[in-house]
Amino acid sequence: MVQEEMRKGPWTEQEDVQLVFYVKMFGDRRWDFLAKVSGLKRSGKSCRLRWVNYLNPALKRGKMTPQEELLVLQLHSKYGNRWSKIAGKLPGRTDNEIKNYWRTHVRKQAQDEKKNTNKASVSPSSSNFSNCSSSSANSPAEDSSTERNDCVELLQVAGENKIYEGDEQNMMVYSMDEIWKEVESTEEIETRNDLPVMASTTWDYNYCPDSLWTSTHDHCYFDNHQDFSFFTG
DNA sequence: AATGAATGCAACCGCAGCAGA
DNA sequence: TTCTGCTGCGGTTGCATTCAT
Repeated sequence: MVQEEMRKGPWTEQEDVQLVFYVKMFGDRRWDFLAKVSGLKRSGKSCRLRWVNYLNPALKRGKMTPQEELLVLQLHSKYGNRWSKIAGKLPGRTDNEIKNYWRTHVRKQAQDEKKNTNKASVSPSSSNFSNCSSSSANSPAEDSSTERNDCVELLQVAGENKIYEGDEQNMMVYSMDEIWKEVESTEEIETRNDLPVMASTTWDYNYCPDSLWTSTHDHCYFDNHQDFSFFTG
């Protein structure tokens, strides 16, 4: 049998239109089937990826908001590199997007940190902030039953880019800079010890109840508000 | 204005888990 | 129970754009 040559690389607008049409017709399952019936010279895998990461109308476009950034931080400390899990808590964001975001920003942060370290030989990481992470023995993948047992309150004031932690007497406030430094320092530890990223138990996730969020991987798409006319011009 | 570096993002690859035959 | 195909996930790569010099 002659295997039909599969297309690779960037998708054309025409391919997008075609894929959207067939997903609308058959749903976003059975990607191999979809790839075949659509006539696209793409693998089912490729079609799925294109849909999930780009064409899905439920997706949010544009920069991450500070709230989202904070949430990613918190969730990463909880789940580690479980991007799909994290994406599930961020409606309209894909695992790929979050993964890219994380890599970019952690890398940037690491570079900034390096610069700072070169300037000042004294490490700033002796803050009480790093205490809480280094004292944590939980891995990000630790089961959630223990995750919520910490007797700390974790609140986020919208738009303020700070985490408020602790009880009324011992309230601590962390800026995003501190958070990033913490992330960076934990990553260094990970690199050195070949251990998973230590979850800061105090970064528990509890200001956004799960019920408020719907997974981007849930089977829901094409609500009536979607308008694809721009595809067809 | 040119060009090299840095950054952001889309897409691919390989693997694991799951479901159905 | 085993096999096979499909789906989803995480890691990685490569290209396009933006920025700095």
